[in-house]
Amino acid sequence: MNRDKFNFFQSVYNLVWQIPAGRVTSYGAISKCLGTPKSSRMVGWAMNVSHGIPNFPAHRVVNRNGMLTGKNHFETPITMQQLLEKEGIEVVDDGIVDFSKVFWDPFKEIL
DNA sequence: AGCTTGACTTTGA
DNA sequence: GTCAAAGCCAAGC
Repeated sequence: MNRDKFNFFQSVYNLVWQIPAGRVTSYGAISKCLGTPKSSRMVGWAMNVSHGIPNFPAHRVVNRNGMLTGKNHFETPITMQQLLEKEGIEVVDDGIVDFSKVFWDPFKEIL
């Protein structure tokens, strides 16, 4: 069993699951929380695989700019925005309004 | 087996 | 402040 090292993806999922509704986080924050700030891209890969997970709040994960970069990977390029707006997050021009306010810091929860 | 791409971030100019 | 390039790990071909 390759349980020697925790699966990166598994860690990402575990973290994303802890994101409360109405809040968002960035790929870098997640990877940094996992101890690999340079593997921010892998977080994106994890999201891609997360498509097999039902009710996965992938829309709560955006880039460090607060821009919905992964919206194109959703069922429709507007699904992500609609989901965010549904949770009370305002999105304009594929960007989250008051990103700093809705930003959810994983360290704050895990610590 | 090896090379390319990818939902990012950081640093340099 | 904006633009360009490098780094990173993993999956796909």
